[in-house]
Amino acid sequence: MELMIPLNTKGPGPMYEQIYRFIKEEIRQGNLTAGSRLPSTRVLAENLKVSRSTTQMAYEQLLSEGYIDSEPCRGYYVAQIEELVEVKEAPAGRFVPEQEEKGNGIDVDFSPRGIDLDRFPFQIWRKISRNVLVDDNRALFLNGDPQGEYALRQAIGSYLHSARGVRCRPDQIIIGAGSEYLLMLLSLILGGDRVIAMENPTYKQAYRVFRSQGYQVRPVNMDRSGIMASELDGGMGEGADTVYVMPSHQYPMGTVMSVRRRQELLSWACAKEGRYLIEDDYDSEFRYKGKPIPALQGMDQNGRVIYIGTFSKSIAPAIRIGFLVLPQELMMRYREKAGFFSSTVSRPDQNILYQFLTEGHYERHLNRMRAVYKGKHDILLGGLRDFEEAFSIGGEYAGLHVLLTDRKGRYTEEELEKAAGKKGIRVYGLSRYFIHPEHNSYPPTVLLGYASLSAEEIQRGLKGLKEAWGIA
Amino acid sequence: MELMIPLNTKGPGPMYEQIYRFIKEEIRQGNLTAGSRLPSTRVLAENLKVSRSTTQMAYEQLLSEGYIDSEPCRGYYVAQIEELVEVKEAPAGRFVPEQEEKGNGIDVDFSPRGIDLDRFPFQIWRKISRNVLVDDNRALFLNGDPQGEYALRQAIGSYLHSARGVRCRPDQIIIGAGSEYLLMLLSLILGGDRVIAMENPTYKQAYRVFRSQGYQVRPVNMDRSGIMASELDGGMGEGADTVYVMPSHQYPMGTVMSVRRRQELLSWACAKEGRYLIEDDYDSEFRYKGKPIPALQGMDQNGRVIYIGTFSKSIAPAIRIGFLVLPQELMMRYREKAGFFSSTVSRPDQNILYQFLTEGHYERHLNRMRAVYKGKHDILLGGLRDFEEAFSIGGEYAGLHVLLTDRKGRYTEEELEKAAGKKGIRVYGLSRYFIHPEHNSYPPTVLLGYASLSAEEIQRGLKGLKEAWGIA
DNA sequence: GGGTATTTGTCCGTATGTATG
DNA sequence: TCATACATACGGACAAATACC
Repeated sequence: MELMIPLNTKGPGPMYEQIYRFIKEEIRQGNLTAGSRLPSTRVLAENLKVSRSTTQMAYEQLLSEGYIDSEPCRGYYVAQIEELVEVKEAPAGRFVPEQEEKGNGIDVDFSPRGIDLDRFPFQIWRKISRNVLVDDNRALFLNGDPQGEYALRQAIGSYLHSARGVRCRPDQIIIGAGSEYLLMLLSLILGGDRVIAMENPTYKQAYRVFRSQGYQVRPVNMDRSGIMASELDGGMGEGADTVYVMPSHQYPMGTVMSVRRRQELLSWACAKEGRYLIEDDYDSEFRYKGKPIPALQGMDQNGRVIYIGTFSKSIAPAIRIGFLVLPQELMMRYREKAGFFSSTVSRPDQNILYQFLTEGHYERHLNRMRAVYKGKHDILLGGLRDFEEAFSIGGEYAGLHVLLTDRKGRYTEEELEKAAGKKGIRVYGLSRYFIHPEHNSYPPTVLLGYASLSAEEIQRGLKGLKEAWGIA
Repeated sequence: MELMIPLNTKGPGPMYEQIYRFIKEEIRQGNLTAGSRLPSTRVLAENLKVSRSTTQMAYEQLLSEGYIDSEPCRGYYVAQIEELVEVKEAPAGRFVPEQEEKGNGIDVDFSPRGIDLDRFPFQIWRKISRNVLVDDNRALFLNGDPQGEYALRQAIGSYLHSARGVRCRPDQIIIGAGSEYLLMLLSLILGGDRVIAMENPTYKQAYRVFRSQGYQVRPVNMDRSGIMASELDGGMGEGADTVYVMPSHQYPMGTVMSVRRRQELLSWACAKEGRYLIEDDYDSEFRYKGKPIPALQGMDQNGRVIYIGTFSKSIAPAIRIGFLVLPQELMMRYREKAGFFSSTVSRPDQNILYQFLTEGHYERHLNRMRAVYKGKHDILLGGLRDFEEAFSIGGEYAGLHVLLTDRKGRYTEEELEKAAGKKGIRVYGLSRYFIHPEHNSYPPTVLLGYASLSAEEIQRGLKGLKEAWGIA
């Protein structure tokens, strides 16, 4: 494939943009068909007598707009724009997990819980896992530290420090099998009959855990800056002694809690003995706009913040590894009340993760995924421009989903879901995230998760939604 | 390395200077160690949402002051600044688990919790684990069934049926990370303010879990046939509605519960609504004498028995996989109260175990280990013949430890432990397994576990004990 | 068929031009 | 004129996939 691209050093726009425009048109007009390979950046640069980074910038632009796909070490390929539904073949042979297929004629599922596993570094994971199991390290199969392997806690601690501004020593960290288990454990540690204030709507699994542990829960309203801290004294949250929040990207609202609100929360927590803030940082890795705000835990000077995180979003939900960072004060309570619990994460798994972290694979993977999700995010947001007259868009600054709110109230939430469903598109009504769905006073709103979808699927989904909701 | 730098557009000084100051401090305080790589200018710029030249200016400043070195095409690295800060040594080479060595001059440790890993089929485990991870089975990294993979539950169910006489369908099985977690989950399911009768002495971890969940615990005495079922009505166990027992090999007493006693328990359970028996079958795989007695669960016609088992003894404690078998009646309660909990066992791990079971490796391994433990058991029992005049032997029909009781009361338990300790031998006094150690009315008794010891170690240990306790 | 050379996307530091006070 | 911030363009180093011997 030799491309004849007219380049003008002083032409309209910079060189990389000329290249980008040219190729984009070629694809749109069908001169470059889906699946065909573009010249490599080097070859093209050579032909055009420009630097490689020039061609590269052009390709990156095309990539982020979904016109082409990149396959590392192989080449760039023209993407399948507008294309019929490809049949997803079942994972054959080995163990076949069930209920994996999309049922009910759903073609595009905008699930806010999905993640993209296409770029998961299976190779590396496999290699590490093999290495961990070699040199028959017997100790690896004996009982380990109940808090989790010390070295792993060290690695997590240093990551949290640099990436999230969390300040802790490894012995404040407790490794456990997933956030639900960790919240359960935390309930044991906090003990007693706590009254927990939660954002409303919120992450329902957390709500269920607290309820199952006999805690009272007070739903507290949110505004654009996050939870209404004022309601903790003399409002909906009256009487609460603990607050569960997701400051970096609230689920499901997508709100990023303002710095001011964070400080209000912290001073609330310090005002009375025994108050705690639980910071669930499930989603902090992905951000698209605005400056990063360090974790609440890092702003806290008085040991009132309990930090909880997992690798479910950033690596994979199935690896089931999360961690709790307890303030020093609670460590004694932990040792007393739950220190005897054996770790819930297998030791070989902890070691695999340890290697993954310390050898820099995690960082590389995060960088890659950030780029991937940014790309999908941009495609989605781009496509949603057509919706803007009828719908307002929310939560788009971070995370892996956005919210669409019916501006004119033409449809109810249920109608939005149903109409989409008839076109084979699945969207998720906001009501289901309310502690008491009947108290949902928001205008009709649905969630659109895009992490697990390809660029084509996103575009196909948006097209379906347009038809479903009658958008020109 | 991703850095969380608090940036303020209107803050003190220009942005590049804020970045420069922050990194300088991180280096000075040793949070960034010499030789570690800084994020590239591109990545940092992306994270902080500033232009690349801004980060570059910060780096140039650091460079000119000697805090960092630049390596073209590779990155910026923290320079070796004045050795004021102690060098945090990176965990070198492989991951080395700590505190693995036996401390305190202990030569032979008769730990009743040990197992023999020398024969663990590392090769096979590694091979399976590699196979599970190949053909990049993406589904394996997505969320799985909260109860655990169906196929694994099938395999466990069929093993339990044939080996233990347990009758259940796969959907009554819940996979979880270790017995402590499962007991915690079970407490959630049973709910309320239960009163639990436990054998005394008992498995203390279980006791702690029940206590931590707010249950009342009633210690019930045992005789040679097991727990005194009669005491459940009008004795120590009065008022209990749940009984936790280890019929196949009680820990720590080693008692095998008689069939008659089992039937008494079952009829107690049936006598009143809401009563349950929890059968912990942690140890059932190893038996040296007498006919195998099927699990309580198998004798139960009325769905009163909750069965709990793990692979900690039979495979390895660190793999952290156990299971709960619930009676049909409780499954509804499970779904309602805890059905939303994600599984605590990673999906790849579940699949590895699945292969291990269904390909017959587990059975082969069990057979091998039975022979191995039988051998050690016989060596120990043989050596203990010399002790018979002074000590009576108990619990030797099953499991991986035996009990030695001082016939003549020449020593207290503590003296036995200490005298042994002086010879470099570690034995475990019975008192520590009592819910209230001061209520221990048994004659001085110690536990001798032999699973993790070699034949030579056992013999060396026995020789030491003879000297320590003055046995001819 | 197993080692080696080549190709390729991706990462990187660097250099220079431009806009705005 | 200078400090700050941003945009464009350059070419080297690297690991993984592929092609070749």
